[in-house]
Amino acid sequence: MSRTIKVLLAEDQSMVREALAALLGLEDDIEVVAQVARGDEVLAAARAHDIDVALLDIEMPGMTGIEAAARVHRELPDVKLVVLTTFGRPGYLRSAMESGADAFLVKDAPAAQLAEAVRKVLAGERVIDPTLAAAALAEGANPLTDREREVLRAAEDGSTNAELAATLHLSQGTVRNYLSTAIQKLAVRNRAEAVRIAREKGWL
Amino acid sequence: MSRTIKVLLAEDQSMVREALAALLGLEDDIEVVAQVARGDEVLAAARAHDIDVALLDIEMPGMTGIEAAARVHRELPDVKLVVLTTFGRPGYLRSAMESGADAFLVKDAPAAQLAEAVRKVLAGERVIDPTLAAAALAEGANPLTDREREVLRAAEDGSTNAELAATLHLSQGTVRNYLSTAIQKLAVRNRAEAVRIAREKGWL
DNA sequence: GCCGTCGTATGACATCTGTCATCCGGCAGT
DNA sequence: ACTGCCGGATGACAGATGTCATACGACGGC
Repeated sequence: MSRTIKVLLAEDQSMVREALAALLGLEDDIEVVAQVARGDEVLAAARAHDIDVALLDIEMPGMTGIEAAARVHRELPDVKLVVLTTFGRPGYLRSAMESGADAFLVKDAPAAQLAEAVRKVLAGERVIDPTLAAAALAEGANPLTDREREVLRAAEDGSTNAELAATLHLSQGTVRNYLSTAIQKLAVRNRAEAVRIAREKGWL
Repeated sequence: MSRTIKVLLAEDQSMVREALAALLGLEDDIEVVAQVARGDEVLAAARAHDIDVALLDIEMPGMTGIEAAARVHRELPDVKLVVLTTFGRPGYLRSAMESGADAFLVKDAPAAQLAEAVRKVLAGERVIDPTLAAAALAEGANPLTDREREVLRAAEDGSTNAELAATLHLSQGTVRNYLSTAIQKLAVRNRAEAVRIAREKGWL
């Protein structure tokens, strides 16, 4: 091993972020050289520190870790990307991979896998939970169209059709049509269930 | 300081749990003597290890950290309780305090506060974020009755009135009445919003 | 050029949801 | 004893939601 592996850590909850840094700090071949709390600070920090690996939480303010991964991948293609998330949603895995991630870890995996993953991606390997990979493949692609997704997302907070129509600049009937088709595609019985299922699968 | 402070750590996500353990391990006066991943394992572990402080995440399978805190407080009144959570919901703070917690921390507070809180509670102090305390007081108590809360909780996944009636052994009309009063108490316009608001305030 | 899909829209219809008035029994305060 | 509140229920009504048929223009593939 030539020199220490330089890692950027992106995670919005400071306590968790600093704890993960402490964990990685226990490994002598790994060094956390930068920490950020927002998705939209990732790229700048990555540029500023000449890092080897970026460790990105998905759920962050400003920009998701997946979006941040895509940008880093485009701008700094040599940086390896490890995506970390609370929720093992197959759709997340799919989009993380499409964004150029090299590893996908869920936070309820054993802590040892974190340092492991960092070393493996640097060696050119990809790290993916096999169970999750199977789930992602079994589930198939997102059946929702762009508009259906938008309407579902807007409907999440309990807005009425009239409000949805206003915010999305659509007619009320159109909103109902989209929700109706989404409900049918997801094989559920109302918008609330549709939102829940789509979220669970990582389709929103 | 006579001897090291013995801590029990309860948190369901292994990566976070072990990272927090690593963080606390850096302090020489603190020792993590037990770790559990489920709320319903807390009491037994606390009994088995003669601990000084229990550090409890709220969101856990089996039993919430708040419920676990209440049990430990009843059975082992000398154990100090630190409740840790992702969500700074005023209602959580309120119920944590009612369950006998000595400290209430949100995960996006600086990591240093964790060890700090452990030492402070052992010294007999209480540790509460002042902003959150103010919010909890300003918000007033939970206006929902037991049944209203139950129905709202059951309605979260998008079940229809008929399904709710079946699972709760109520008539459909009664379900609608409870939802209607809950909707009015929360000053919102439908069940979805009611669920969202009640969750946000920590009233479910 | 034709076909399928998407985005958008309308109208009609059936069903679900939310509101309200009203009722009952039980139980806690005063 | 009286008053309120809670849990539970019914019936009636208005409005919101979900379904379906149908339509049109744009665009992509074959």
